[in-house]
Amino acid sequence: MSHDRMPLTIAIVEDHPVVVEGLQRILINDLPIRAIREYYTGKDFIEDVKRGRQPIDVVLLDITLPDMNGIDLCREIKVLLPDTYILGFSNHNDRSLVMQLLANGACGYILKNASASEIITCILHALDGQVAFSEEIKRIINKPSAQQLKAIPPLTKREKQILKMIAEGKTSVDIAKDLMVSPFTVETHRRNLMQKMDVKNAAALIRTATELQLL
Amino acid sequence: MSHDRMPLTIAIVEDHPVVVEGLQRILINDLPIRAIREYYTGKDFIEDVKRGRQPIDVVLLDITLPDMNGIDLCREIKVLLPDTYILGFSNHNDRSLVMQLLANGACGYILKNASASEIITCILHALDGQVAFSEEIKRIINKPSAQQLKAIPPLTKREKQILKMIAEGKTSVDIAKDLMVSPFTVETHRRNLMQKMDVKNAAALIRTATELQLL
DNA sequence: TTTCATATACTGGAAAACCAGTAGAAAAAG
DNA sequence: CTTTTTCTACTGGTTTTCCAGTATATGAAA
Repeated sequence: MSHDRMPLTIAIVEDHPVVVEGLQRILINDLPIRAIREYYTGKDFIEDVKRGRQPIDVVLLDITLPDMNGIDLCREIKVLLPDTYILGFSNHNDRSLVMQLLANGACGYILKNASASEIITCILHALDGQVAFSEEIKRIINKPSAQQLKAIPPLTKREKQILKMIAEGKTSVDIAKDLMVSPFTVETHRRNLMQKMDVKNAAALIRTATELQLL
Repeated sequence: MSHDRMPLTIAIVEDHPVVVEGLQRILINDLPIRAIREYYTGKDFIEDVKRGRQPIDVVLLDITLPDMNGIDLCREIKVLLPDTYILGFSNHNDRSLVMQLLANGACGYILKNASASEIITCILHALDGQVAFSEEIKRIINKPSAQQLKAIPPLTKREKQILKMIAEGKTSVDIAKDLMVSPFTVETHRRNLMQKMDVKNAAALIRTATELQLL
């Protein structure tokens, strides 16, 4: 699709005025802009959206806002404006945060250290329906940390099976019935799982297992 | 970066011969190919990688393999070949599956219904360090299902706080001490959380909360 | 000001999990 | 064939969670 397009309406949800100023200048210089709307809080933005003003093409969304976190806001925006492209725009370079934002409806993420041209390129990619990341985020996503990959202890086949059933909310008695073993056996497997994951209870076990993509 | 590049080595991990045949033809027609290696199981692929043959530029990875699931394989490949680009190549169009593959080191995903040109474009994007999806996957990622967005029950501020602490593995007594309230209060919050999420225990609560990106 | 939602706290009890230990059979690996 | 790993199962006990109910104070919304 051509990059010539109708003038854009872009919303900036960001609580640092100097950042807003800089973004405005970059956007105006390099994109066909109809309007740029600035919001310092999530609440302000949501209220404005609910007033039903003209559509927003792109939202540049900080993760850290004074009144709510950007991930919750992202999900809420996506409900209200399903066709709007949301790009994270933040200092946070934590991989799981980026993935969380994507999981909540964003289609890209730009670190605040990105150059003007990177920012514009990401917005254009987003408008083309691409998933759009600034360069450093691409590197972060393509190379999961060594710690993240190595931290996974080896689980036996039976342990994995029991882990999944625990995550489904089944009690040890339930699991014992399903697998036709003694509840004592299930309890031993649970204990072994908790030792391998270095946790003390089922809640932490499931949290850790989910983080390690074992479920 | 130019798309003229050194001849590529591409691995196809796929158990349907007709799919492998079709992929081969597409790749040979449109890319500078040094070698195409075919594997029908994850184990075959891992063994070959461990023999230390020449590097692989791109892996096209089915999710459903006879001997293991593609997500586990993806993670294992990424440990062994950190600089190789892995693209999912599957019939599964479930959004969470795509996100899981990305979380495990893949840099893209192609549905099997993609055209030849889409496949080539994705591979070229991946080689450029882009996150690369075929068109339908882009649509799926950009529009989380209404069900997925709406299913999240509203949690109060205190509930969210207690949910996080439960996920950290803290007992109700621990949480009560930290928040300077009665353990009975924490127990009531837990019960309310479980009712809202329609679960019966902490393991299922944490699993569900993670799926809903509340943690 | 009133109503509703949230947060707090308790009773009495049962169920489940966690703890630390021990131990043997079967399967897998060397 | 031997050794190691996995899976199985139990004892005795404590801690924690889950259950269903009730109730009041405070804050927020109408």
